[in-house]
Amino acid sequence: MAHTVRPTDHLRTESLMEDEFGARLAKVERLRARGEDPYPVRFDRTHTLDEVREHWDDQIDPGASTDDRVRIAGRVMLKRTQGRLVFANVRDGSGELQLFVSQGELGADAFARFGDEIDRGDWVGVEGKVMKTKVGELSVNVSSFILLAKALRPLPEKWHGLSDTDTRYRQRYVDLIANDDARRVFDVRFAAIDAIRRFLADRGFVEVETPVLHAIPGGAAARPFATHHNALDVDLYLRVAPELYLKRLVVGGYDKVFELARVFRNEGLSTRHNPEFTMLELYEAFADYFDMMRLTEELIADAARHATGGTTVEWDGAKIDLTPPFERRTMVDLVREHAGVDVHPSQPVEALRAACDALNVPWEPSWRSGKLVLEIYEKTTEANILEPTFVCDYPRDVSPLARTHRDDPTLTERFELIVHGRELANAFSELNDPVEQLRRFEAQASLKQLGDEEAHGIDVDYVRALEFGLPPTGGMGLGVDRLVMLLAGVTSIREVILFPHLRPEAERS
RNA sequence: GCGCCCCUAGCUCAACUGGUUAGAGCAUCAGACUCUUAAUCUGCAGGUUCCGGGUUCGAGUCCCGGGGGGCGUACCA
Repeated sequence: MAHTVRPTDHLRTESLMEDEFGARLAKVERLRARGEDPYPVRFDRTHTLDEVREHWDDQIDPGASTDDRVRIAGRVMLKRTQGRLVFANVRDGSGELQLFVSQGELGADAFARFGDEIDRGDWVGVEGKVMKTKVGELSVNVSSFILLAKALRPLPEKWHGLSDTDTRYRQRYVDLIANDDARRVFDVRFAAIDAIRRFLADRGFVEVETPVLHAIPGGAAARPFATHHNALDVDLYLRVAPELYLKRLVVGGYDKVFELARVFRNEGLSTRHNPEFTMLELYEAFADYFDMMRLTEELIADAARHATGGTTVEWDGAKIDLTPPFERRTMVDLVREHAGVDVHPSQPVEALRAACDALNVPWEPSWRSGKLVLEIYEKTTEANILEPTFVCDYPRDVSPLARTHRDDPTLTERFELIVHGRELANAFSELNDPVEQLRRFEAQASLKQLGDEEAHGIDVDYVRALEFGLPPTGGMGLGVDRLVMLLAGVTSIREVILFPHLRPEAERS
């Protein structure tokens, strides 16, 4: 790869070649001709840019200089030339700082090289004394500099940034350089995830890793991505949920486990769906779904505080209060309130079909009572739940992994957390009776035979694990991307995923 | 999958109902300027108007097909 003068690049246009790209490439060659390396191997810095600011900002008067020398490095974000003086703003991972570059300090030769050869976008390392300009801007008075990496492509417009969504998602690196808000959103994401890890570690949870390649996709009703293992000659599936493996670990004696799991679902894309997304799943032995409610609301509030500084967020034009406790309502109550009908999975199928017809909710002949109730809830009620609400007690026949409700055999001890009409989390008192679990799997399998592609298959090893005894256990799954959307105040999941799924970029020869 | 909308210079945007040679700012390039903050000023250059067809005396603009994207919808425990 030595001395690739004109890198193959189908995105580059002739004009760019002649203008920015070519001009910058020429500068690289100029450096090489002088025996300098335009891509040196390393640079010793004494401070990050924020460390310089923290240490010196309130120590220097405007127009004054110190004798303190620092070596700093960063990307040139702006450059303002003023005769024999150049102001440049550089940025590193910690922050931004101004470079004060004068011919007097640098000497005529080096000063001319800085002006000619350092472009906006380049990485530079500099050494100099910490000072403040007459108007009080903390700066480093550059006495020597070195190009650390040449940027051949120009940065987007300095004021308007980059707004083309296609480019922002495909070339996220440019988005992150050019758009402060993109960085802010991902800072929220990383802070929230960090908070979740600490929160759970503080409560004795162990972070574990379970397989991504599954022989039997289970734990959620979703279409999987299929793949193939050549050496074993078996079909495998990317996981749609880590649930069944995590509960195997509880059987094995890890009584508080969690996984921040990338999961994959082969379904449509939307502002709330990406084919791969991040799910937090946790399991706690000896707990039930009421314990999961307390844990979930505290975990979300804690993540909100760490990522945003508070527990109220503004999202899609609404103020949302994430301060615990969240409301707890049953599904049938909420349907009564929003749709004005009394439905319950104990009612006969015919009555529930009539209720569907009255509410204009389409139904299918194969649906049983529980599915009909769920459908009525989803079509009439869910989108209207605005305040954070635990929607409790889902029908049994749509919840194959949840324990039957202690007071009602047609329901399960399951809740979903709904915020502003969107599902954030799903949890239950886990079904730990192996005989009943097998019956539920068999019911799912018959649905699958009737053509329901999302129904569970029978995972006999999972049943075997239950036969060794799963203690009473509460489990919860939370859509991390959706939580981040809420905390960051963005309405598209693509804004919170660094590299969201897009169609492959067209090749052009 | 379906519906609506969008795609113009490296970036951000213009171009009346179809009418000269598609404009501007930033960036680049050449020049002036030693305290700027999106620095300022002067000048040059920069275009396959996403791609391919069609209608027309004439297409960035209208029509057809394709590509990419956005939003909505469907699917999605």
